[in-house]
Amino acid sequence: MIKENNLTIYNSLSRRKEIFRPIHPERVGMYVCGPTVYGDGHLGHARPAVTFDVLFRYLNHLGYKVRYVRNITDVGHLEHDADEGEDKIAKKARIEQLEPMEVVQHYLNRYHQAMSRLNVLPPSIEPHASGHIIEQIEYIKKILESGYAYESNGSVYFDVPKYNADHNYGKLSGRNIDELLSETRALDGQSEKRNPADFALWKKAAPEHIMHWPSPWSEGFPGWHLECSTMGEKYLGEQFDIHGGGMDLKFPHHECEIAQSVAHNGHDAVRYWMHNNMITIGGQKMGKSLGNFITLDEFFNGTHPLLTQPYSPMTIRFFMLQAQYRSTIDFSNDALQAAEKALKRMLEGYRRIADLKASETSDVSADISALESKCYEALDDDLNTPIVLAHLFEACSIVNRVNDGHAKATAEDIEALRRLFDTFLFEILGVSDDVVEGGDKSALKPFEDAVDLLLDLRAQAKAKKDWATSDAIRDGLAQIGFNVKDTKDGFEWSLK
RNA sequence: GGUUCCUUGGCCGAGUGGUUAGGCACCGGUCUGCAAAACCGUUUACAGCAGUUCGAUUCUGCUAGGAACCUCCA
Repeated sequence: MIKENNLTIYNSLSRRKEIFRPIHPERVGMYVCGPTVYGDGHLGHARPAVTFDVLFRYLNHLGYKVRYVRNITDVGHLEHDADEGEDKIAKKARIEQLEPMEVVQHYLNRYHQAMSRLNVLPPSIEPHASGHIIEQIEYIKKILESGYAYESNGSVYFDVPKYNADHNYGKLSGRNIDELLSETRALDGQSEKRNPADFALWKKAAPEHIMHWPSPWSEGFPGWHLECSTMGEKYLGEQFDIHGGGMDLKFPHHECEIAQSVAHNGHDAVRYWMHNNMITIGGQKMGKSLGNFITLDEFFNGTHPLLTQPYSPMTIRFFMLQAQYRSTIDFSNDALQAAEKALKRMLEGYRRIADLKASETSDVSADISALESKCYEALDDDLNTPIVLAHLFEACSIVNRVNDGHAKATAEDIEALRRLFDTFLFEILGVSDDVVEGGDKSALKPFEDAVDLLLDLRAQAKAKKDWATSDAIRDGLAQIGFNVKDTKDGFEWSLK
């Protein structure tokens, strides 16, 4: 059963919010451009992962059966220029004296690890471009048959001017291709391309290339844009619901995908195009080419010079959820520290639900049920996660008021509060309460007991009003790296 | 240069033609031997100019500043 919903999605193609209705009433097909695995994932990679993870989770929550495909680009993605550069994977492999697939596996493993720490669910299918060479060759053949591609010196190019005469090349990115086609006439006669705007479907491999496959045209490799069209169609069909990715992929990547699909099938493949905005640093896009990126591991460890401290994966996730996915987020330590504290406050509020005492009467039940529908409204409004969080903070405030005896809540209210957090914070927004990560904790038990023992001694000293001893223990522990706080019933401690 | 978009209080970040976003920080208070933590409460706003309007932060135009894409990028 699909939950009744009014989910609207901002469609980059129409440039407006549209009500979401999938092609098949109970199923959703969704494709998101994944990473090119030739380096460690950075903050920019986390944005689409988290954004579409929330969408994936919400669609599942609504009862849709979702097939979520996120590809791995491990071939065909060139440096500098789409047609003349060097394959990114192959270049990295040569530098590091590794097999290309060894490079891919290495960074893929690290990517998966980072995603898992961010509590990003694995997609339903994670296809590799290199595993779909045959499909891509077949795809090219059909485009050649349709007349929108040509072979040149062992390579195959997409004929953009011809395609544009029949269809609209540029409708997604909103650029006028006519100008581009006439203005940028090729100056050098060397090019294999008939027009500079044409893009490669298949590239003949230069002798030094180490990644290449046989094809009817040459020993070579597929163009970058092709894998998404091919694998999207293979796993989701000629037409599917959602295609996501970073805004920087709109042109040329997604524009080329549209052209390929239309040339291949005669119609568009994608119903809703979604694009997450960029993460900036000092107002500028964080990216590989600018060299101003901070990797996810650096965030988790606090090892980058720009970071004043490490940030937990959940802090990073929360930081992103505090902004709507179509706006840029500017990185700063201040913003991350604020997010860290906000997350802590939220989780404290949730934990406190367990301490609430139920009353016979209630003066919050109306507020709580209103919050639930408001959270749905916010999600339905193109995934407005900051609003969802604002409502959940209101829920925290209710919890605290009840806890302080300023308001009364029934057992049902308390259950409803718990459900609110369980559903929206944990299930849909994918925040995790599990702050302690990995490792075997049993070895730490004796040390934990030792700290407890010291604090028991301190409690005894306090009972005797022996403040000198009490403070000596607390200050000593503080110096070693523990936070000690006194509570109503005793004490709590944590590592700084 | 072309295309698209942005400019909200000390910081981050929603939103709306007239009614409290939310978080962080600050300040005041409660609690505490002190401190920390926690909780409660309060303050600060819509880049500038002009127009439409009974009324604009919200619509229109101009100016200034900034960004993304136009080459690989999430």
